[in-house]
Formats: sequence, structure tokens, C-alpha cells
Amino acid sequence: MPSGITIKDVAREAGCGVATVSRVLNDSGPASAETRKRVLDAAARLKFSFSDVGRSLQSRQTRAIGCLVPSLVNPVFAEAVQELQACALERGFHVLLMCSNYDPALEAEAMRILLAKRVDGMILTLSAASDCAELATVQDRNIPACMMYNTPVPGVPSAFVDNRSAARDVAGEFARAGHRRVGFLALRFGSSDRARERYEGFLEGCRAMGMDDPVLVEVDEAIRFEDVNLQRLLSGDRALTGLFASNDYLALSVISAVHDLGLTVPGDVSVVGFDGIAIGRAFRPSLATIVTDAREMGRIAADTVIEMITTQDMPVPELSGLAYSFRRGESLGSPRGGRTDDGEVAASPTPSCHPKRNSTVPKEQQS
Amino acid sequence: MPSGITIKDVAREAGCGVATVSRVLNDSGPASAETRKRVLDAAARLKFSFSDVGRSLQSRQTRAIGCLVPSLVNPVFAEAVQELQACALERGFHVLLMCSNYDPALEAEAMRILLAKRVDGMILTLSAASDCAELATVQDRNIPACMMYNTPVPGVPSAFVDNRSAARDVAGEFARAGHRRVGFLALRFGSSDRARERYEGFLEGCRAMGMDDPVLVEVDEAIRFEDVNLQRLLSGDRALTGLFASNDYLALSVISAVHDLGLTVPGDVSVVGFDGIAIGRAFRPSLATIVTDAREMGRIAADTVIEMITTQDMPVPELSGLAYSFRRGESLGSPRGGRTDDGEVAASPTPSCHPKRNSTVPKEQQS
DNA sequence: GTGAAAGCGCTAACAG
DNA sequence: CTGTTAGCGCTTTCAC
Repeated sequence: MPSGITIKDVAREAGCGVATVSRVLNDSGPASAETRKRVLDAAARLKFSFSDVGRSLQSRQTRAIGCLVPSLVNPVFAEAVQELQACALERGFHVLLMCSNYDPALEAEAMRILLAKRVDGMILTLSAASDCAELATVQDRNIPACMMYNTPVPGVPSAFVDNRSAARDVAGEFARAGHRRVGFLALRFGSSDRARERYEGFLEGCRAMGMDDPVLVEVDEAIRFEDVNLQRLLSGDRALTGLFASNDYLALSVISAVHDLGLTVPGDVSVVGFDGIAIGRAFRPSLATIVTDAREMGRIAADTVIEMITTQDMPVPELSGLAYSFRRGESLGSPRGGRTDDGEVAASPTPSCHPKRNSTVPKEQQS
Repeated sequence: MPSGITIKDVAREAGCGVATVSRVLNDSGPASAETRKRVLDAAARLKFSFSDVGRSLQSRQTRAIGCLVPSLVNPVFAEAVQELQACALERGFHVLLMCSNYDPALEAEAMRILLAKRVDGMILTLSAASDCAELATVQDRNIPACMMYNTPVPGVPSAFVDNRSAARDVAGEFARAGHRRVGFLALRFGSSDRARERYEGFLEGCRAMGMDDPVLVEVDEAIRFEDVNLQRLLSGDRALTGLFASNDYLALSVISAVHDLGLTVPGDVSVVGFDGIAIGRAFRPSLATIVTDAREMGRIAADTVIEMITTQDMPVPELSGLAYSFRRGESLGSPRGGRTDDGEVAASPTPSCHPKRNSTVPKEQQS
């Protein structure tokens, strides 16, 4: 029973009615200089502060924004959440955070909790927005919501990038570097529509570039790759020369795993990621990736829901896909020469540990 | 006004009183099979779910845990928060998240909001626990709280490691590798008592090992080091041969900055971090660091506050410092030979980009 | 077994 | 100007 002290106590202490206390402390109505002072004093003496619970009940709004993301361990979400939290705070909202850990069951439970908490709005990154029962409820109840990273579904805006298109670009980059047989790596392909979209775009792109269809490699847990026979994929006649990971976090893990195998990136295999997390640039080899702006995602999502919350009967806003760009990085090189059996690299030597800064492609490409 | 539908609507729909609805839906009292069914039906038909706002007002508890951390961008906090969120959820609590961005003013405001929200408990990582006015209020009101990473202050338990002791160990490691002149790097030295403690321990350690007093280098913003004249620190007669960064995130940034200068780690300068974030092991050179268990921090903090919340009049628990260990990594090598002016490294060659896995010191050292 | 009513902390009419 | 009062959605006596 925290802070037992209520507006009533202040009223009694100040020798006035509760309404007066409310008026004074909220500066929401008249009060003589004299009572004003008595109230202020009393409040200070009692260290009183309003309970948002009572307030919320009365006003029927909580000023809370529910936020559901798969994970905070992936820096892309950590950044987005941090930013949206800051934006929300600025506008007088706070954030109820839930992590689904990519688990649809947890995801559903989290949504139900958010609903029960009567959050004023929601910011969500879902595994599969299109078939989330709770999302339907959210729409039913007309609760302002905005997705993040998910491709928008009718009725729910989203801060997103065009995954398919970006993934197609990646195929182009692989092709340009001379790759023909590459793979697509996803953490939980089954429960991430982003991964699926990226795969589909990649497939399209590979075909368009006349490459083989990419091999789909699914992994269950990050960082540990004993279960995936990476070695097998990377050796033999039909060895893959490149891997497109469905996100940077995974890409970095893969590079590490490849190193553990005693192989090199991009010497033995090129790796490209997706997201553009900051650490990827400091990494050696620096990570080639699709750069997205996680903070902007967070900011846009926050601005959008708050806008929806504060303006009555707003039509569902139409957010256009955010800009993204491909960033060259040392992790993408040319495959070892096709016929050259001397084991040496053609266009890209084993990377030095401290080469110059990687360059960035102009950031204007709109999706 | 989300979910306009309330218990009253259900009662009307079911043709009974609200008390009955409450009893049935909460399974908290008797009800004939017949009314039970009517209520259940009505609730389903209306897609009713209780409002936690009303509930909280009535029960005087919110089942919310306020969580305040400096930043989510530092993976060490992201991990801790994710874990504590999961723990909380398991026990029926949810998390209100605030990031202070290492700003004492924001920190204070965040605490005030958490207080107003009437969270049942708090998990905090503060800049300076010892002089946080709001923390005093928390104690006044007897609100269960547990700190994370902060050294405990009287009356508030904390999930922490002994920063001083760990930092002393780091000095030992530098000494063992043959360093004499090293520096300590902190992001916001002035607003992080952790950084200060680590510095103090490091200073002690350096003295104990007969090294020079470490040079204190303060930086204001992560990742960008134009402001710090790293170059100057690393060249000349009195060049530093090693840098101890107050956290891994900073350490990685420094390594990157050093590379940008065209220098190598540990060839030109050794770097040691603090925290043991996962990415540090995959990094090349792998990061030598003090390994702490961020998830355990989160778990312990969550368990502690929840324990305090659920058990009445509990004495303030005495948490002992968590285990930590030093992890060898490629980023710590021997300094270039003192007199050797040929520019080549003595004990540690320029690191290969894909050496074998770094070993870990036994993890038992208790603080 | 069931319903009426009080009250949680607060704000917003509405009287005085 | 200021106090009284009626809810906001819910649980919990307490009669019936």
C-alpha cells in the first residue's frame, strides 16, 4: 500500500475540501492566495503526490503506451525502444515493456496484459501481424496502435522498411561481387514474418540476377551453431560462397562461428546482414548490411501512436516505408575464383585487422 | 476510452449483479452452475476483460515494477532488463521502463513518475545512489526497491559486483602483461558511481603493482572520440600502453577508434573492458574484460523486489556481491618492448583475424 | 447463492 | 472562491 497518503489527507491538513486541493495542485481552478498557500504547505509537509491510479480511473486514460518487441538483446530493438521511450516521456507518456522472445504464445499473453492494463496505445513488433487474434481485439476496441518493423496490415500503421526490396538489393550486391550460390540464414523463420519477407525478396533477387536459388538455413538459437552444419554448407563442390543473415545480430554470430571453424570472412564465405546496428561497423571484418534507422523507427512509432491517442477519430495514418541503404563492408567479398584451386582469394585478400573505414552508399534509396 | 465495456455491462447482459460477475470470473466465490454459465457467456459475448485500473485502485497495488536504467543501448542493461522483465512476467508483474540516459535530472523525473504511478516496487541503476533525493522518498514510503550494478547503500539491497575489487584485478592483469603506464577511460565519470569505483580500485591496484598512477580520461559521448586526443595519449615518450575502459561498450568503441587512427590493438595499445557483453568474444581482437552476469543481475533484482513486495515487513535482504571473473582476450597483450625502437611488438604479434577461441578464467572468484 | 452498497483516489459538476 | 457529491471499474463485506 504505497504512499498511503491521499488527497483527503491533504484536504484535512489544509482544512479545506478535496476539490480545492485538486484545483490548487493541478492549477485547474480558482483559489485565494491564502488557501492556495495552505494547500501547498500541507502537500509539501505530507510529501503528497497524486496517484495516477485514481486519476486514470477518473479520466479513463492511463497515459501508458504498451510496447511489445521480440527481444532487447538484439540492439536494433534496444535502440528503438530506448528512443520511443524518450519520445513518449517527452509527451507525458510512459512505456510498459514486454518481450515476446519470438514466442507467439508469450506474444499473445503480453497483448492481453497490455489490454487489461488499459494502455492508451500500443507499439508492436509481432511475429505475424496478419494472424494475431489480439491485434484484432486492439482494432475492435479502437486502441491506437502502430507497428514497428512489421509490414503494415490494413488498419494498423507501421514504421517499417520494405524488406523484400531491400533483400532484393542484397542479392544484387552478392551478384555484383561474383557470387552464384548463397544461403539465407534465419533464426526463427517460422515465427518472423520479417525473416520470411527478406527471404522472399532475396529469392526474387537471386533469380533476377541469374544466381541459384538461395539455400534456406534455419537456426533455433542464436550464437550457438553446433546444430547447423555450417561446415558442410561451406565445403565441397556445391559450397555456398555467401550467406545473407536475416539480421545483423545473427550475421555477427555467424561470422564468429565461421571463425571458430577456422575459416575466414569473406575469404571462405561472405556474410551480409540486415539492420545496420552500430557495432557492425566496428567489427572486423566490418559488416556489410542493409542499414535501417532503428531510432527513427522508434520515434515514428511513438509519434504516430501519440498522435492517434491525442487526436480524436483520426483516420489510420499512411506511413510510407522508411529509407534504407546498403552499406559496403569487408564481410562481403568476391568468392574464391571458380576454377582457381590454389586456395587463394581472387579479389579480396584475407582481411587485415585494421583497415580503413568502410564507405557508405548514399542514404536516399526510398523503399 | 478503451474497452468501454465494464463489469456492469456483463452483469446486465447476464441478468445478475456485478458481485456475481466478479465471483464467477475470478472464481472467488460461490455461484450456481446456471448463473455461472450465463455470466461466462455474457463475458465472452462482450469480449469482456477486467480493467486493471479499477482493480489497482481497489487492491491498492498495481503489480507494476518500475525499472530505471541509464541506457538500453549498452547491451549489459538490455540483457538485464530483458531478463528481469521475463522474471516479473512469470510472477504476474510487469515492467514500467525508464531510461535516464545518465542524466541525473531525467533520473529524478523518472523516479517521480514511477512514484506517481504507484508501482509496487522498483529496480534501479542510479548515477549516484547515495545522494538521490527520490530514493530517500522511496525508502520513506517503504516501497520495495532493489538496485542493479550500484553498490548497495544502507536500506536498499542491490544486485552488484564489487567494482573496486574487480578493477584491482584488472590492474594486476595489466601488470602481469608488463604494462606500467595505463589509462582509465570513462564515459560520464561525474555521473556514474560505478565508473568512479572502478577507477578507484584500478588506482589502488596499479599502485599495489608498482605501476604509475593511471591517467584518467573522460569522454562525453560514446563512439566518437574526436574530442579525446587519443593520438596524443598513445604516442611520445610517455605514451600509455594500455587502457581500461569503464565498460565493454566503451571499450569496443575505443578499439574501433584506435583502428581508425591506423593503430592496432594490442600492438599499439592494450584495451580491457568491464561487463563481459557477449559481442566482446566475437570481436577481433576479442575483448579482455571482467565478466559479469547481466541476466543474473536482472533475475536477482527481480526476485528480490518481488520477494519484498509479496512478503510483509521483510527485513532488507543482504545480497552479497555477485561472482565475476577476468576473461583473457586478445585485446590485452604485452606492451612493445621498452627499449626496442624497431617498432615491432615483443610478446604479442599483430593479431590474426581468426585465432582460436579465447580462454576463460575459472568463474568462482567471489567479491 | 446472490445482490446492494461502500469505498479505493481522483476530477468535474454543481451548489452555495 | 469553495465545499459537497457523484461517479470512474472493481472487490468485498453484509444482508437477504
